[in-house]
Amino acid sequence: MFPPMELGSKPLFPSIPLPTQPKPLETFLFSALAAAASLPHLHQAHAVLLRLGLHSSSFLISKLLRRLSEHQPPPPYPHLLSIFSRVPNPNSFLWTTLLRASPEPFAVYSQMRSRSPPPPPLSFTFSALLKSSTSASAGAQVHAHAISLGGFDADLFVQNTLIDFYVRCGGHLHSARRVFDGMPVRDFISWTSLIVAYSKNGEMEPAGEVFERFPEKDRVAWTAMVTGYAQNARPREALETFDRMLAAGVEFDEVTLVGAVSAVAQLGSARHAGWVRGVVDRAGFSSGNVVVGSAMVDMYGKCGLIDEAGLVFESMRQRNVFTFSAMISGLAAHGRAGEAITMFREMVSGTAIKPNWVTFIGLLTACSHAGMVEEGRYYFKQMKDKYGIVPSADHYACMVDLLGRAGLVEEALDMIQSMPVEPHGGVWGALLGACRIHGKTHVARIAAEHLFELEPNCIGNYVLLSNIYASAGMWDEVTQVRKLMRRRNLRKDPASSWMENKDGVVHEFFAGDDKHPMSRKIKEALEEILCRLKLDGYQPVLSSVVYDVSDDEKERLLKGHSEKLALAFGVLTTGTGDTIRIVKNLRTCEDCHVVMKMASKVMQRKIVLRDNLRFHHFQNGECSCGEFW
DNA sequence: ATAGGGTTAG
Repeated sequence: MFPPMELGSKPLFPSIPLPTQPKPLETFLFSALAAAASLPHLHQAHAVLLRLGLHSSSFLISKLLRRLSEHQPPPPYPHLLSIFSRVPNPNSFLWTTLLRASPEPFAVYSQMRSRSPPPPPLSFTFSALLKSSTSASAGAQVHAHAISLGGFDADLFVQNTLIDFYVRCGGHLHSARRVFDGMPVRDFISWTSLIVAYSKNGEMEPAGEVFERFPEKDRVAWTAMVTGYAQNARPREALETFDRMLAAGVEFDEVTLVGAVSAVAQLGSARHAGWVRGVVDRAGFSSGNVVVGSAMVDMYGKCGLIDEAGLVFESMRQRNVFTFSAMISGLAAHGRAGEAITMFREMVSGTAIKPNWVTFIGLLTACSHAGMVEEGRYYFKQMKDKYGIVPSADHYACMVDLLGRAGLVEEALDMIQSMPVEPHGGVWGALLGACRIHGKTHVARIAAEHLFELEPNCIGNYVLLSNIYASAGMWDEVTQVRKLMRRRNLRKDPASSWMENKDGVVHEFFAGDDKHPMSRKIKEALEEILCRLKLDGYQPVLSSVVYDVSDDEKERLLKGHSEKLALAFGVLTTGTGDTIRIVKNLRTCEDCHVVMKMASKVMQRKIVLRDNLRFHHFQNGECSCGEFW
C-alpha cells in the first residue's frame, strides 16, 4: 500500500535550498519535513530519519506524523502508531500529535497518563480532546480535568477552544458565555468565537452586542458579522455591516467577500450584484478563488443575470462541485434545462468532480421546470444506481413535481405512497401544486390533509387548496377552507411585486393599492399598455380570478395585480432599451403572464420577472418558461 | 496549536 521507503535517484527535497550556513541537522530535517510536497516525499523523508538513527526524536517524529495525517486520505492509524512506537520516550508534544490522529483520542490520552512519570499535558492536548468530544458532558469533563491538573484554569488557548466546543456540540450558548465571562484575559479569538457562537444559533442581536463591545474589531470579527447576517437570512444587515467595515478602513479578504456576495444573492438585486462584482474585481479576486467564484455564480443566477453567471463560470480557473451545482441550479431556475443537462454531462464526463445530492436537486428541478419527464426519470435512476446517492425527501419532492407538472398526478401520488423516506411538506406541496395546474380536486384534498397536519401554519397551502376548489366552481368547499383559515387565525400574505429603479430605491406594489406617489400616472400608463395589447388581440384571462364575482369585476381585479403595476412603473421610469426587472413574492397568474409576453413584443422590451420560485424572461412575445410553470 | 467561507425543493 505504501511506496517502498527507499531513496530514489532524484533529489529528495528539491524545493528546499540547502542552508547557506550550517544548521543543526534536526532543524534542517524539520524544515524539510514541513516542506515535503507529497506522500512519497514524506515516506522518503522517513527513510532518511531511519538511516540517520533519528527515528527516536520526538521533535522530528511528531512533525512527520502531523504531516502524514494531513493528507487526504491520511495513512491508516496503525501505520502512524508503528512509527510512534519506535520512539522510546515520547514527549508530550508527540503524544498529543498521536492523539489528534487517533480514532480514539481518549484511549491514547489514558495511555499517556499511565506512563511513569506521565508527560505533562499541554493546552494543545486538551484542545485535541475537545475537538473529538461529541457531547457537552464529555467536553465539560475534559474542562474539569484540565482545571484539576492545575495551571489551566486561566489558559487562554484552552478557554478559546472551549467556547468553540460548547457551540459545536449543540448550541450550549450559556456554557460558552460562562467561559468567556470568566476569562481574565481575552484575545481576538475569544471575542470572535463568542460572536460566532451566537450567530451559529441564529441569535444575531447578542452577536451584535458582543461585536460592538469588542474594542479592537479586526478583519475576522467583521467578517464573522457579515457572514452571520448572511447565513441568518438578513442580507440587508450583512451589506450594511460590510459597508461599515469599508468605511472603518478595515481590510477585507476573500472570506468577507463570500459573505457579501451571498447576501446579495439573497437580496436578488441586479444593482447590488453589479456593485459587489466591482468590489471583487478591484480586490483582484474575480477568478482566482473557487469559493468567491462559486458564490458569484450563485449570486448572478439569483439576481436574474444568468448569462453573467455563465461568464463568471467560464472565467474561473478552478471549479468544484459547488460551482457546477450553483450553475446547474441557476440554469434550472431560468428554465434553461437543456443547458443544465449539458453542464451536468460536462461535469461528469469532462472533469473528475463527483456530483452530490445538491447537484441532483438542481438537475431534477431543471427537468421538471421544462417538462422533461423521461430525462428526469433517467437521472433519478442514475443518481441511485451510478452515483450511489440515496434519494432524500427533497429528491422525491423534485420527482413529484416533475411527474405532477407533466400531468401524471396519480403516478406522483403513487410515488409518495411507496417512497422509502417519510414525505415532508415539500413533497406534498409539490403534489398540491400539480393539482392546481391540472385541476385535480380529489388528489388535492389528500395532499392538503397531510400539509395541514405537517405545516399547520403555512398559509400558502390553504390558499392553494381554496384556489383549486374555486377554479372547479366548488364554492362550498372554498368557504370551508376559508373558515378553517380563520379558525387557525391565519391571514393571507398580501401579493406584492417590487422593482428597483436606477437610484437603487425599491418600489413595492400591492394588489389594487394606490399608495405609491405616482399611483395615478401608473394606472394611466397601465390602461394605455392594456389598450395597445387589446389591439393586438389581448383578452383578459378571467379564470385567473378565483373569486365568485362578475366578469367586469374580474377584469377590474386583474388590472390591480401587483406585477402589472410594477410593469407600468417600469415602462414609465426606465429607458427604452432597458430590461425591466420585477420581483414577485408569489406565483404569477396566467393573465399577468400573457400581459408580460405581449408587452415584451408590443413595447419591444425585455422583461425579467422573478416569482417565488423561478425566473421568467419575456422577449418578443415569448417566455423562457415555455408556458410551463 | 485556538476565530470567519460557496451549491438545496413545493
